Amino acid sequence: MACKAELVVSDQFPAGLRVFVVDDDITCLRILQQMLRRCMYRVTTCSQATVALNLLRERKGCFDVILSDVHMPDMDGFKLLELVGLEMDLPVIMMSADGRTSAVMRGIRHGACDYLIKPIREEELKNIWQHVRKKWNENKEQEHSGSLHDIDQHKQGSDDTEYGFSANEGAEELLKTQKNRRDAKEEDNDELENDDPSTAKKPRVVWSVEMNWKMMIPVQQRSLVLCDAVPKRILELMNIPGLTRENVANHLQKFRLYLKRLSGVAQQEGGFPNSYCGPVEQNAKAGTLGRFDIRAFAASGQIPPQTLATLHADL
DNA sequence: GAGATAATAT
DNA sequence: TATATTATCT
Repeated sequence: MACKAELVVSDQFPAGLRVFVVDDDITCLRILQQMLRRCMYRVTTCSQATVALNLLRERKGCFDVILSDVHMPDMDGFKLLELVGLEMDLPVIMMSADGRTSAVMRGIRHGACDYLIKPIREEELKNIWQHVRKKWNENKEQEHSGSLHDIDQHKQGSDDTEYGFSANEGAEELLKTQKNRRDAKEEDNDELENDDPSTAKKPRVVWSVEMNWKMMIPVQQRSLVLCDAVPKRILELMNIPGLTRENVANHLQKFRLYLKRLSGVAQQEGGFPNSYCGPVEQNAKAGTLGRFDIRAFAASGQIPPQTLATLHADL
């Protein structure tokens, strides 16, 4: 019953992205629908979480991304998020008027890939396609019964859909590929001392937004339970194939640098992110990471401008 | 400037 | 010795 996957990524923008929106507020739903349509997305709306869940179960593979409100009468948005995460491989973006960091982190902890604070601007919706991707797990030839993947390496219809997953690994390449589809005139010259095939080249790790989020989760929770937001542990919790402890450590370093910079600019703002905590921190009372945001950090990289520059509603 | 790798520190 | 943190290189 699952419908045929039809997502086709044109060379410019993923028009036609199938977005499933869940919100008990009809007005809100309408507005979102309009905005999403203006973004050229295909929109399906639903005002009841329970119904939404059924619909999703019934039509696996019919949507590319889910946009769900947090507060709903029949079912908590987090519950929906949880179930979706459990049963299907779809990116879920939470929406709420509650922009407190704790609320956002809660969403992320539950597995949301992004968190939009209402009112939501169209610009923010334009970028949700970036959350659409194949799961990180490099499914190595292992066909799991049950759910079938969809948005895959198929380029039906339209022209160039450069979805080449050659050797996978990064998987994050997807985004990159789309962006840098500039001429690939690489013949290259110069001495290319190929190493032996056995020692494959070093795939450069691209820290996607999701990965940043994932890294932040343990970092945040450090204040709650586990007291070891260290590279090794974080790596385990992130559970991303191929990622190494070094990768995490290095990224953590960058993150700290980023925070340092931030603190410098924002003259000891009331609350300051002491959450990433290096070694034993005396004031281990994190929890309130004032107003730093991972999005800005993550966004400072590959992903375009306003991608997730959404959380700035804290003021 | 991001990420890898080498150098130190614990 | 292993892992964390910092410095340097690509």
